[in-house]
Amino acid sequence: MTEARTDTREAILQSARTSVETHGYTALSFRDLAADVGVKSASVHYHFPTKPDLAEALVNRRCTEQEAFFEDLFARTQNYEELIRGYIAMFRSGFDCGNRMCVAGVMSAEIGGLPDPVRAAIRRFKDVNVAWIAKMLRIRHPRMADETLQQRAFAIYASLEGAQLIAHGLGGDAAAFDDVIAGYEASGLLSLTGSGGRADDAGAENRLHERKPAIRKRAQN
Amino acid sequence: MTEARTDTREAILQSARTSVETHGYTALSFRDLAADVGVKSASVHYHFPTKPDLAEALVNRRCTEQEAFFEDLFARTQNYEELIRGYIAMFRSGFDCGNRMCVAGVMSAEIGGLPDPVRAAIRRFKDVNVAWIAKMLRIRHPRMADETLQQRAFAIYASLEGAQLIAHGLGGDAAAFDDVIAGYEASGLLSLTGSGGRADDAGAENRLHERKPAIRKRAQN
DNA sequence: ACCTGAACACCGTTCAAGT
DNA sequence: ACCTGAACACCGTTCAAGT
Repeated sequence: MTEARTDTREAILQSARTSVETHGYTALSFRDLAADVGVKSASVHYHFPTKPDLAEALVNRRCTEQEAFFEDLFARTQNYEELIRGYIAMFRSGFDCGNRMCVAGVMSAEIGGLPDPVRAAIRRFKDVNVAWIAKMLRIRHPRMADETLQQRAFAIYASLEGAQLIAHGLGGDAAAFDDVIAGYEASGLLSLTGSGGRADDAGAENRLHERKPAIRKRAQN
Repeated sequence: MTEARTDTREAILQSARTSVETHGYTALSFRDLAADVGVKSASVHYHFPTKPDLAEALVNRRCTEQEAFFEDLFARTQNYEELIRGYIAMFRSGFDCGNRMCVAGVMSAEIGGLPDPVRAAIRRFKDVNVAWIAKMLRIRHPRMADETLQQRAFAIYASLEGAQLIAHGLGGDAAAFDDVIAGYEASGLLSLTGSGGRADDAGAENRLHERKPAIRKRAQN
């Protein structure tokens, strides 16, 4: 398909993504980016006229990837616990490769310096995630009111971004992330224990098909 | 007490705080900061030799303020619901004055470019918050195991930072923040509904002393 | 003790010029 | 279509010099 012609553009996007996930958007340098890709900084401006243009492309690309991730996940299983654990694992994966964070999360913190198109992309990323979380939750709560389900999905999205943000700020502390997730699970937020607060479902499928190993605790000291 | 002599240093800290809360740490400019305060940028370096030194001072000052906030809050009431709602209101308050965000949250996202002293300050801010949330939770759950209580407190802290981050990224969408909080509450995460998951307390004080008005819903469209 | 101007190597951005 | 060197006004930082 679209293979060779946009080599440089592709390399820029990949290098920029890693950099933003690791050091943030504002800290990203067009000159360093260009050096990493093997061109001059003016060439980066050829592909992305301004820095916000690059930011927008990064978030929009993440939206597409995220859709694909969800489709793959749902193709593998329709078991709620497996779905939600797979989703959580994606938020955790950045800690295994250099303490990276979701680009939409990073840019949310730096939103003050970003123009409308980037804000729209961040909103779209949120919408994509909430819609698919709701799709998961529907499996667990077949009769829950749609408004309640959407609200719960939004809450789960925000809580996972928060767990990632805090663990990222603690230097990529995956054990802290796991600890927060365990707290969410125990409270019922993730609808994993069958004790999910006001959830007005039938409570018919509280037994889990299989149990994953317990979430790892903090390193003993 | 310490009044007049450190005027400039005080003004720098205040201006920097607003700027970081609004635009992020990396976007903060020593020259703009100096202009706002009425000195030259070299003078800012006299008070804070490097930018990370300023960042560290900002977070450490927030820790002190946060301690004072909690002490005031506990001095006003020992009612759990009032305490937790007062705490949540603090996370929400930034949306009423220019979409500001917690400095520790902002810098968590930008942690990749920050040295150890700042990381330590961010960790301290987390510790302060979790300790005081645990103190609140102890009122609601008198017999909960301490480890479980700490985990729940950590989860609440991360979830509130997440709610703030996402609403910040949506352009200071206070209604979105309220929506997420309502989702947390309904799930039991905030221990406000008496249906808090595996919480192994006696369930003796589930009745609330008073009910606050319902959390506002999203603007109708 | 506190501030400053000038210099340094950086930054995003622009543009005329190359192939 | 894609890249470049040079220039512009910025940036954090340093330092000798002022009061």
